Amino acid sequence: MFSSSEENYLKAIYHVQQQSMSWVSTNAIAKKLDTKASSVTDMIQKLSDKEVLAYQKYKGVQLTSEGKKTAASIIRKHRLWEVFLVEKLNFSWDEVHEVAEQLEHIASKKMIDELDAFLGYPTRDPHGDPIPDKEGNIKVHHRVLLSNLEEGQSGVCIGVKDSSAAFLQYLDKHHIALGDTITVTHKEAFDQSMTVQIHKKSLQLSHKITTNIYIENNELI
Amino acid sequence: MFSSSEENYLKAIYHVQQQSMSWVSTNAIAKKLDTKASSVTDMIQKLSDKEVLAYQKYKGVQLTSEGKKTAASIIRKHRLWEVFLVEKLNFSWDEVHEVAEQLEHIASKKMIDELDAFLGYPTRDPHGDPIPDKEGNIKVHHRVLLSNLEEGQSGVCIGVKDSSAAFLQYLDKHHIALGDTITVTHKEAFDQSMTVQIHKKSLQLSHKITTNIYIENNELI
DNA sequence: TATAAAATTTAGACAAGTCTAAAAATATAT
DNA sequence: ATATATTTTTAGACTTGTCTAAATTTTATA
Repeated sequence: MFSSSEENYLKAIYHVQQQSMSWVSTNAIAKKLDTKASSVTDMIQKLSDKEVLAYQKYKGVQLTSEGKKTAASIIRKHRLWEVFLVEKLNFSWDEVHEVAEQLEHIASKKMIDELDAFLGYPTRDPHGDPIPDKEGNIKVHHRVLLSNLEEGQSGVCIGVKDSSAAFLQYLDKHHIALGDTITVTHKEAFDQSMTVQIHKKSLQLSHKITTNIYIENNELI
Repeated sequence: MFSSSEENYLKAIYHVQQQSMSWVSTNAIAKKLDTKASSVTDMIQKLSDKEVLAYQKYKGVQLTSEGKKTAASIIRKHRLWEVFLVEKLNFSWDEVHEVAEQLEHIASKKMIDELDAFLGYPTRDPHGDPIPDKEGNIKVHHRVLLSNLEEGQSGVCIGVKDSSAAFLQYLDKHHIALGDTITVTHKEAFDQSMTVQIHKKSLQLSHKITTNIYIENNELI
């Protein structure tokens, strides 16, 4: 149906489109995929012929609903494999990406549906990102940055904004994991650092850290 | 290291070499991979440059020890994934091949070693074929065709020669599975059909069937 | 608004892997 | 042993996906 290359383009365009919500430029895609603009032009013309995206010369592209569905199914596969690697094969969350990049291109509907069931129909990957369902729908969860919580408020850690290995390792070292409940006990106005309660222990977090942790806080809806 | 295409050639050559035990011809490889002889020539010249096989014009090829090791590692991956699909994702043994062909090319040493552990270090795939170890060694099991057993002899069903979907479905229908103990109660000299005891039930098997089932019979060593 | 800068597209090239058709080498048969 | 058949290799072409360099369009600036 689609080559690995085509799938990577669709995925990249999907991610860029999430943020901008309008036309995606050739350069933005080139940057995301670390490739040349001319290569991008070639590929988007091909994908336009296949009707997974709308292309206007010099303006950019937009995924069609068919394109969005395809991209979501690739992201679904990527994130389900990440869960598998972490939960069953003892990978840490900073090791999974590279392998999941390969696994996401394996074509077998049965395998993915069975994998989904085998993992207990997870809704988030190890970084806290939501896993699209079979139809490509992503359940949008209400999430805020930890830095936005006020003193006394609490919530569950559901994801990270910066998923670099360095940051993930920082979290591991301080025993902060997805699913943990965090309560803000003090907010320092001067440097915006926070004192939080986690696992019944008190912890000091800088502003740099608290702006990289997503919290699901239903009280804030 | 190696492209998917190169890996497929190495695997095919490995399998052909098993049977002939000498030089593998261009045509034999082309047949195995369902490709043209000219394509094979191109590829084996490339693989010869990479020193995974020895090539003599118009004579054929032989894997070097490096080539054998690489081929064994691909086969190891293929068979471990087959076990995973059958044991964890509810695939039947006639459905696994196509997907395993894709999965075998995923590159991650850690993933394969962890998968091996996760599956409990299996020694055979769902078709009964042995799984090479990390170093590429295959434990050679003593096996004979069911048709070679004499009246009164028995053994454990460990594999099949013809692993076509049709044959595997035949076995399923008659509740013959790997690991089952089979005892020969009668051998008909005229058509070489057999009466066998399996699961305490008697079954009539044609010569065509009994020449496709491998038996591990330690008494025959 | 004319011009410079930036973004985008086109044109042409290249590598990997495959194919067809023709040439060369080897094997077989009379 | 010589002609024929088969196998293998070579030569040239094609596809996919990439690139560089040049041309074109759009955007920003003075």
